[in-house]
Amino acid sequence: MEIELLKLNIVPPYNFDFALTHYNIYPWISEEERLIRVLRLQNGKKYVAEIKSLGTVDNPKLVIRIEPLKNVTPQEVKEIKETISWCLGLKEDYRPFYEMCENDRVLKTAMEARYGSKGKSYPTVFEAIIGVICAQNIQFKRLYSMMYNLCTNFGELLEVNGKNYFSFPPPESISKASLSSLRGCKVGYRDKFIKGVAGTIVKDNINLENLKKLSTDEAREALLKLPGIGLYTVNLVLSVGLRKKDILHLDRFVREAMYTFYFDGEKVSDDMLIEYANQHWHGFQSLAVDALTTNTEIWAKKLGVDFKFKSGAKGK
DNA sequence: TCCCAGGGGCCAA
DNA sequence: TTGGCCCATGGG
Repeated sequence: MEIELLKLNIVPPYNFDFALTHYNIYPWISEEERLIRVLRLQNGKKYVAEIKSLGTVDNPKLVIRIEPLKNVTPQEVKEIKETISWCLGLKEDYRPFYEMCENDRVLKTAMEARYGSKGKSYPTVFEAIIGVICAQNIQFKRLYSMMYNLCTNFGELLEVNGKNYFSFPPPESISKASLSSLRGCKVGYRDKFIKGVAGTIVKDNINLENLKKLSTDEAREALLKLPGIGLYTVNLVLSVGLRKKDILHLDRFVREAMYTFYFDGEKVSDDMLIEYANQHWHGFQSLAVDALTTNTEIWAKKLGVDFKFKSGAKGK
């Protein structure tokens, strides 16, 4: 079955090629010009969705193919469409952000090579939380292997056309897993955070998706109660899990980028970084930070800067 | 071998 | 409130 998403449902510009080549953290897979992943619907059914582009950046058109084909209901089709749209940010209007970049030489340079790209979000808040916890205190490329290991060990297997695909494991599976088996996924000391979050959700019967309806501050307050979620994690979850834009997460990479490009290399306080972002990128802080931390070492050269950190946007 | 990485929790002062 | 330490694991 093919589901079409036309310009009507995609706010241009939309750069699908960027999505194909950046931040493909498992269960996202990029293969032969197609973006693939398992989606687990609210009714528990699982589908493999394959997305390909038949359009252009300015006149986008995407086609989603789903498997298996048996007994697909219209309601399921609707949910798949909405989930993909959410993950790829298809309805997000980035034009005001691009306008803002016109006045910022650094952001302008950073966005030039990725015109029309929109940040990829996790389909569920739970997956976002685990993803960001895995990203703590490592170099980003390790995140890709941690997430792959979690899916292949605890996700649900779906076989389509002789190929194996794994879903992202639901909280129930992770909460039942032993700490040692989680550690077998090479997540290190994060094992107890991962199990702790999953366990809390199951025990207290929390529906994390409801957080999407809350304000940034309300959602932040709720997320901070979960184990292993501190300031960095909560802000990054708000931005990649809930698509909040008025959010700044500070980590070593963001700090280094801001020192380098906006403070002449001087290590200033976090308060100054936050103030700078609020003043200059108001309402688009998370998009600015995404631009600053993606392929940084590449576009920095155009500004005559040899940036020492390597962006993990392209994975392994 | 040693050091540190896109943090968080904990425990002294 | 703040600072220092530890926590796994992989790569330079």
